[in-house]
Order: sequence, then C-alpha cells, then structure tokens
Amino acid sequence: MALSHAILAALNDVACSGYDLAKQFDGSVGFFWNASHQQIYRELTKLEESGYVEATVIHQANRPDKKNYTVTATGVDYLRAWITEPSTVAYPKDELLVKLFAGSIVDRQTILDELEHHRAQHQGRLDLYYSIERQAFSQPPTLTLAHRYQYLTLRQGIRLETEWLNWYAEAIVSIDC
Amino acid sequence: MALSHAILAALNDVACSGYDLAKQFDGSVGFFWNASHQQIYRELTKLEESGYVEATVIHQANRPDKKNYTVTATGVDYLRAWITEPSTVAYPKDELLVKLFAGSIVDRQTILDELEHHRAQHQGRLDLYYSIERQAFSQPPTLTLAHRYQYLTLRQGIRLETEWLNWYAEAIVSIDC
DNA sequence: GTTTAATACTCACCTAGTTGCATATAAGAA
DNA sequence: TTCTTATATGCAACTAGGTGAGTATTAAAC
Repeated sequence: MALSHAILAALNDVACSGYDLAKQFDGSVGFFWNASHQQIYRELTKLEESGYVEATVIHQANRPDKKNYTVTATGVDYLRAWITEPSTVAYPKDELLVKLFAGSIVDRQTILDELEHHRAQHQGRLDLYYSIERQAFSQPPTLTLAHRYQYLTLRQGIRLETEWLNWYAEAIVSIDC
Repeated sequence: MALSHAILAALNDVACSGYDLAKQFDGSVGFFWNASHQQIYRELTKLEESGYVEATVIHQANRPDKKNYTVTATGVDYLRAWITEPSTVAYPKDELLVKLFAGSIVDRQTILDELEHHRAQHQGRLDLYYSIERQAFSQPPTLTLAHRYQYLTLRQGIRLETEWLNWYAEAIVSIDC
C-alpha cells in the first residue's frame, strides 16, 4: 500500500482533486512516486472508505464540479505511523541498464541511439527540476523545516539526474574506444 | 513483461538455474531489476513454454538436482527486438523521499533516524559495488565490448550510490540548522 | 454550429508482484 | 539422531499496478 502513502503525503501538503493529483501529483510527489489517473481515483475512493481522506464537492462556474480531498486526523495518524516504521531501500528498476547488460547482442549504434534517447529525457527532467528550484526555492535559508524537507527531495532529484548525465558522457567514451 | 527481459539478459550472460538467478541474479542484473524466487520460477516456466529458454536437468553429487536454463536462438531474437525498441525513462519509486515530503508531521529525530538507516544501506551497496569492481573489472581498457557494457552498469550503480551519500550529508546539514 | 481541447471522473479487465505455504535432498552441527 | 542450514523448486491466493475504453461539462477555436 505505497501509493496511498504518496497520495496522503501530496494531499497533506495541498488539498486538491483527483484530477490535480493526476497531473504529476502537483509537480511534487509525482517525481518519485507516479501513477495514472485511474489508479489515483481508485485509491482515493479506498482512502475515503477508510476515513483517511474527506471529499467536499466544489461547484465551479466555468468547469465541471470537482471533489476536493482533504486528509483527516485519522489519515495524518496513519501517515505518521508509516513514516515512523523503518523501510528498506528498494532496488531501482531501470530498463536501460538491463538493455546495456545484454547490449552485445545488438549493434553498437543501436545502443548509442538508446543512450542518447535516455540522456535527452534525463536532461529534460533536470531542466524542469532547476526551473522548479528557481521558482519555489530561491531563498533556501529562510525556508521553514517543512519547506526544507520538500526542497531536499528536489535536491535529490537534481543530484541523481546530474549524475545520469555524467554517466552518459563516461559511457559514450567507453563505447567508442 | 520486463522481468522476462531481465531474466533473459542474465541467462544470456551466464546459463544457470532459477536458484542461482534468485540470488541477486548472479550478483549482476539483480542490482537494477530484482525479483523474488517465486516470481523467477514462474517466469522461467513461461519462458520455457514460449520457447525462449531451454532447461537441462543436471544431476549433482552433493546437492539436489537442478535445472540449468539456456537462452535459445528465438530467445535471443526476442531480447534483441526488445533492446532495439526505444523505451521511456520510468520515474523512480522511493519511499524515503515520500516520507521526507511529509516529514513535518513527525519529529525531527524520526526523520534523522530514517535518513541514517537509509544512508547505511546505500553505503553497504556502494562497498559491494566497489568490491565487484576490484574483482571483476580491474583492467577496464583491456575488456571486450560486452564486458565494457556490463562494467558501465556497475559504474552507474557506483555513481548513484555515491550521490545518495553526498545527498545525505547535505540533508543532515539542512535539517540541523 | 461543429469540432477540438481541457477539466473531471469512472468501470472493467488484465498483468505484475507479494505473501504464505509446501516439498525434497544433503551436509554439518548439537 | 535430531536439528539446523543451504540447496533447489514449486503452488495458490491475494494485492497492487497498468491499460483501454468511456462519460460528462464547459470553453474556445475554426
């Protein structure tokens, strides 16, 4: 039940609708725990049945009505209990590395193309993270603890994406020689 | 069907049994695509039915018999086709970052404890990767292309684990101030 | 005035992954 | 000689996650 925690964490930050959550979890939690809108709506229904979130229907003038979800006190307790219990680090699942591991069964150019394809995606994410950093976290020392926690998640994203780009440079040199 | 590809990639490198695969995929592919032994056995059965792998029973003197799995020509074709089609980079799923995002609802020490708990795990993996590097990849320039590909997957692991450790240092400073 | 796009939500089906249990052989320790 | 550990494999039930399709409202473009 990990998606439920990610949803509660996102709603605890900003109460919103399923539709808003689906758009990259408000450009936040979605960067490290993403899901489709179908999954999100289904999970929201379960969370409401469990009493962890509450929905209030908001009538909008220019758009269809929406259900605004808020985390309840029980929901916060549930989230707090989950945060407190220690978790183990999961191994990443990365298709590119699997492909590279068996890369010798295809020609070199196929691998180089796929590397470039992935490099471009990581570059795109890094650019996005930097733009969020500029917009939302321009004065780090003055931030509250809650904001500093969230900033750290972004910093981690920036670090890992940067390291992917460094690795691509190393990879291209290693393959070409 | 991504587990099947990881299994084929591992077997293509070294033919072995389900039991060997379950032990961290022979200390290789498992670092970036792990699975339980139940999943592996189930997937091997499917792969055998599809004709992508072949099993030969090996009678062992000191141990129970084992099934040695080899990738067939059809299996290599299947793997090659998968490697050739471009894939998108998946977002990572990281519990610690979700916990940190909602970290303000628990006390600071709980977060610091969890950070240390995760830091130790990443340090352990980095140590393991370095020991593999020393044992299996001590002369990088003399390696074949296939070995250089596999070495690159290890290098990526070393880079990301190192960056996690750097991030923990940043995190502790940021939280303590 | 009809199409397109954005907002907002839902159902049904299928695959992937997890958990618990179960079996069997053989070596070595208690 | 019984217990434990390591090797080696498998089933059944369940939960989580992913895919495809579809409904409805409103605004804006064409």
